[in-house]
Formats: sequence, C-alpha cells, structure tokens
Amino acid sequence: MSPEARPIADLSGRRLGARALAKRRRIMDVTRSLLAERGLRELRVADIARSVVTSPATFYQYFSDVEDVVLQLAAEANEELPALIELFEGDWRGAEGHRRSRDVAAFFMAYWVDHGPVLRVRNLAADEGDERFMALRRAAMEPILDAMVALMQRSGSVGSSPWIQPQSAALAMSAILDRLAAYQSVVDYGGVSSDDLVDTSAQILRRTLTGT
Amino acid sequence: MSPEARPIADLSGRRLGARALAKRRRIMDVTRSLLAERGLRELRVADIARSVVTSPATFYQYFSDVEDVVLQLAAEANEELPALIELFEGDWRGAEGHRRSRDVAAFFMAYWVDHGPVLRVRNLAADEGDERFMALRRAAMEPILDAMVALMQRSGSVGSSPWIQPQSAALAMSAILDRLAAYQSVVDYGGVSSDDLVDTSAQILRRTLTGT
DNA sequence: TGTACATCAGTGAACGCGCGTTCACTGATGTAC
DNA sequence: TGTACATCAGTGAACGCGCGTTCACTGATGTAC
Repeated sequence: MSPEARPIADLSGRRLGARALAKRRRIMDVTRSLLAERGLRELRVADIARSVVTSPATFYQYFSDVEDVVLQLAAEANEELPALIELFEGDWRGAEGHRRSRDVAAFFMAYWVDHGPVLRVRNLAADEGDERFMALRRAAMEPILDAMVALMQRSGSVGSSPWIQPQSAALAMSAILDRLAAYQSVVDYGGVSSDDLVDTSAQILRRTLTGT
Repeated sequence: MSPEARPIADLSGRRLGARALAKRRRIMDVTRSLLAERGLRELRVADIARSVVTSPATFYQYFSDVEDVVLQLAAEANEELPALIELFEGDWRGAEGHRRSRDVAAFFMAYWVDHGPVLRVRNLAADEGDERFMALRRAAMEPILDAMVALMQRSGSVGSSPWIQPQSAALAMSAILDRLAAYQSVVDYGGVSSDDLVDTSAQILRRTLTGT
C-alpha cells in the first residue's frame, strides 16, 4: 500500500504532509541502520533522536517507542513478499523447477541480507509471544505456506509418504529459507559457500514440494 | 563438566564454597524464568536481584552483566547435546532409521521447549555478531553437523544429486530442527499438530540424510 | 499579489525516576592449635 | 572442646548518570479572499 492509498498519520491521528513524512522516514531509516550496527538491546529512543539530529520529542510525534518503529519496518519488509509468491506458481517440473527453486532460495538469501536485523527482532518478539509481531509474521508466512501447499498438491507429492503432511513440510521449508542467510556466517563450516547453501536448499525445497 | 572438574569461581577468581555455589545457581535459575516470562529487553540486573531477594551487589559478585548469565545458561544447555549425537550413529536403514529420525526430531522439540528463551537470545546475539555467543553456538552445532555429514557419507546419499552438498544439507536440517518448537505456535496453520510437525520433519531429515 | 489566519511540524528544556555500579562494612563459616 | 584468627559470602546505602517522557512554545507552511 502506498502512502496515498493509506495516508500515514502521527500518533494523534493527524494526517502528515510531505515534510513530516520525510522526517518519519528518516527516523525509520536511522533506526534500521542503528539496529544493524548495534543490537536491539542497545537501541534507545535517545540514540535514535541523536542520530537523526532532532529532539526526542519529535520521535514521539510519530512512534510510541523503539519497538513501534521496528514494527513499521517489519511491515514494510512484508510488502516485498508478493514478488516471491509468483515463483511458486506455474510449472515446477524439469529444468523450470530447478530454476524456480533456485530463485526462491536466492530471494530469501537476499531478503534476509537486506532485512535481517529487523526480521530477527520480529522473530524474537514473535517467539516471545508479542501479539503484534506474531500477526506480522503470520501475515508474511501464510501466503508463502499456502503457495507451497498448493504446489505440493498440484504436483502430486502429497501422499507420496504417509508421514509427510503438507502444511508441516511447508513450515519446515520456511525454516530452511529463513535461516539461509544466518548460516552463511556459521560458514567456514567445512568450507560451505553461500552458493552451496543456496543450491542445496533449493534442491531440498524442490524435492520436498514436488516429491521427485 | 562437573563443578568438581572445573571449579566455578567468582569474578575475582576466588573458588566458591557450597553456599556461594547455591546463590549463583539461584541467580541463574531466576534469570532463566524471568527471561521466559518477560523478554530479554525487559530484563535488568535490578530485576534479577529483586527476584532473588538479594542485593544487586551480590549479583555482581558472580556475573558481570545480564548477558553473562545468559551465556552461562547457554553453556549449560550445550551439555545436554552429547545424548543427541548417539542417535545419529548406527543404522539408519528401514524401521530403525524411522525410529532414529523421529527421536532426533522429538529431542529437538523437547530441547527447545525447555531452553527456548535462552537459545533464542543466544541465536539473536550470535546473529548480531557477538563472538561469545557465536562460539557457543558453533560448539553446539559442529558435532551435530559432523554427525549428519558422516551419516550421509555412510549411507551413500552423497552425490545422489549433484546439487546437494552434505555440509549445506546438514545446515538446512539444523534449521528445520531449530525452528520446530517455534513453529508449533504458528500452529492453527491448517490444523498442524505438534506430532505432524515432528513426524514430517523426521521424514525430511531421514530422506535427506540417507538419500532414500 | 498581498495579507491574515489556521494548521502543521519541530524542539528546548525540564522533570523525575530507576538503573548500574561500587564501597565499606557485617555476619557466617572454616581452620589451627 | 574451646578459642582466635582468616577467609568467605552477602549486603545496605549511596552516587551519579542518562533515559523516557512531556509541556509550552516557536517557526514553517498552507489557504482564503
């Protein structure tokens, strides 16, 4: 959704002009980069205000606390996901299937390299039971899981083993894809390269979803 | 390692008597449960001291900060892992293989239910680049990854596909197992039960490691 | 085009609180003889 | 068994700092006529 379609408001509900929108944007960008360089634990409203070179009072005009900013950043990250869904549609047989599975894995790798700091906080908060972050993660995951399940059904892989249950398999595949970027840095392990990781994950994904 | 083998000392290096050991233990236990009920972000030295009903000064006798306690807790969690390694050894063909893969998945589910709050913090900190937590995670993962790779080699699954590289496949399997408990609560998704999740993950694990 | 007014946007400065941290001390336990 | 001394363990109280948060205000921008 673009700002035109759903006008962004400040915390008192007032619609924002161009100047305010830019300030809000800047606060979000700065939060993102501070989150990347220090951890969540070291991130305070005062730090953000200092980095933006503004007063803390300005921060509170747009966000209620640090988590609120991260929440908005996570919502933005969600907006990139529709492009991914298309990859699951269409033919996954043969060379086409290899290509698509590879694209999916590569997408996730890039997505996490880009949004890792924000997604990590989202996942931690969701795992700890924060409802707002759980909703956001659910919104991100459900279409992907659905697309995977649909593919399994289409390709007849469902029922190929009595123990494989499509929704669970989709969750398992999500797990692999979500950790792809993280394990890139566990690297040195046996000399795995980022490409190996992507190729192998793609292969496991393709096999699991198409049953071949 | 037992306390006898490697006597635990306070921060000034003094060996601890029974009374001190008990206090230290209590601080760790309280930290663990506070971590489970609130998040890491809401966890302060003052909170811990209050819960233990002691002075903050006592806390500092044993730990340098909150993260230090979590680090010790994560180290303890590592001590439970050798039991897991055995499951990878031996025969993974036929019914035996089904049983072993199921046991591995069930082990991880239980392990994360037990140590989830600590392991989540460990992973976040490691992902954010904290070296101490990275070392701890590596120590936990390496034996498991090695056992998986050995199994793949033994069972001849290596080379079954030119795209599957054993170290990468082992990392992918770790990802599934590490997220098992987390996705239990994404549940409601298509009515997946905890058992489905374990069974399906076990199946994917077995197939990937044995190539059947 | 100019002027007056309304609303938007930003902030300086202040407040109080609670946290992290330490010091100097007391009380508990162990050990030597 | 008793006494003296050494070490271990625990803590009350205090300090200062920096954070979160808000208020009352100023300046910037938009709009009507």
